[in-house]
Amino acid sequence: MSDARSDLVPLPCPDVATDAAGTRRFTITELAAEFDITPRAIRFYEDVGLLTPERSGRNRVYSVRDRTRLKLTLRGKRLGLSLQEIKQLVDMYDSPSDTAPQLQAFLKVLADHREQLERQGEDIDVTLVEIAQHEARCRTLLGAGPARRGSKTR
Amino acid sequence: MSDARSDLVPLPCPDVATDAAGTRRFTITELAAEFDITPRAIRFYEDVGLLTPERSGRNRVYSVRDRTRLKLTLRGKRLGLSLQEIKQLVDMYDSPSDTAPQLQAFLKVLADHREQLERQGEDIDVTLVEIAQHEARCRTLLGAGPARRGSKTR
DNA sequence: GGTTTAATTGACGTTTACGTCAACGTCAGC
DNA sequence: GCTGACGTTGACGTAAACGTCAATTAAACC
Repeated sequence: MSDARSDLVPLPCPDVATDAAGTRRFTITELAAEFDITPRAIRFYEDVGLLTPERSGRNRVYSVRDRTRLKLTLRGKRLGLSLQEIKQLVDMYDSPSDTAPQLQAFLKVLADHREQLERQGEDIDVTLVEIAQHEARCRTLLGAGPARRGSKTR
Repeated sequence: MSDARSDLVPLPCPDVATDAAGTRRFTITELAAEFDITPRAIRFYEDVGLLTPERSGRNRVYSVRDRTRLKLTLRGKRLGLSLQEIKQLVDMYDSPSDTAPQLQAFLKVLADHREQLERQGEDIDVTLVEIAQHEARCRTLLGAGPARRGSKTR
């Protein structure tokens, strides 16, 4: 598990999967291991329309684009979005709209999403403050508490 | 719907529900309206153990404490927590632990939670940057686009 | 005293996001 | 030629978080 925190596509070492043109490809278990999810989940994201891997015979072959969409999907999940919401966003992200109404609609979606994220940010800040308060209280109680063993006052 | 954004308990106007001692009480529909959720949801939170209203005969009567826990619950939901996670936190929040092991455990939970929130904050920041980029691109396209009507360049 | 109106308790249904088999294909290595 | 390891398609199961009835009850108004 490389933790998948970076944006870098794993470097093309000797025997790494690429297609004829040399573009990086991924198997389902590669992606599963990299992002610490199950192949089942990845196939499910395909059912939902979030991923559209090519096929090599029966087997799925994922491109860098698929990998990016998967990463966006997982980030969306961490933010509490539903897969449908994620799909709406991700689809707009990489299928460039061109007509004015399309662009207007996109802007609307982006604005809504931003508003939600900002509100969520506020929730986080408030909660972090509360947590800090609780932690301080705990430590006070522990300090004033019973015979403290090995207490490094620091 | 007062939107329930403030921490203030609605002021005790003439005919507002209080108990004998004058402490503020709420009905289920009051809370439902205030937080824009259904009574069904509120009862469900009770099933889960998040709320423990008193009873006036058959009817539920909610205290300020219940209202606070409900608000925390909804904030937790906005942050993508499960009701179980929320319960774990909220229970620790207002049932003061006293023994050292309890406090240690509490600190652990708080640390975990804080870590998650910080990571989530990072996700939000990254996403907000991306949204800003997409918005900029959209506006560029709209500006360079077709015969723009009533375009206030600003 | 009849009727809205708000609240209650079941009980079953629903959506989301997968988990968990089962049964089969397929290719590498021994 | 057989065995794993990895991959596939169904198909069914499940946990969470309510929604949606139905059947009562109880208080409140006229």
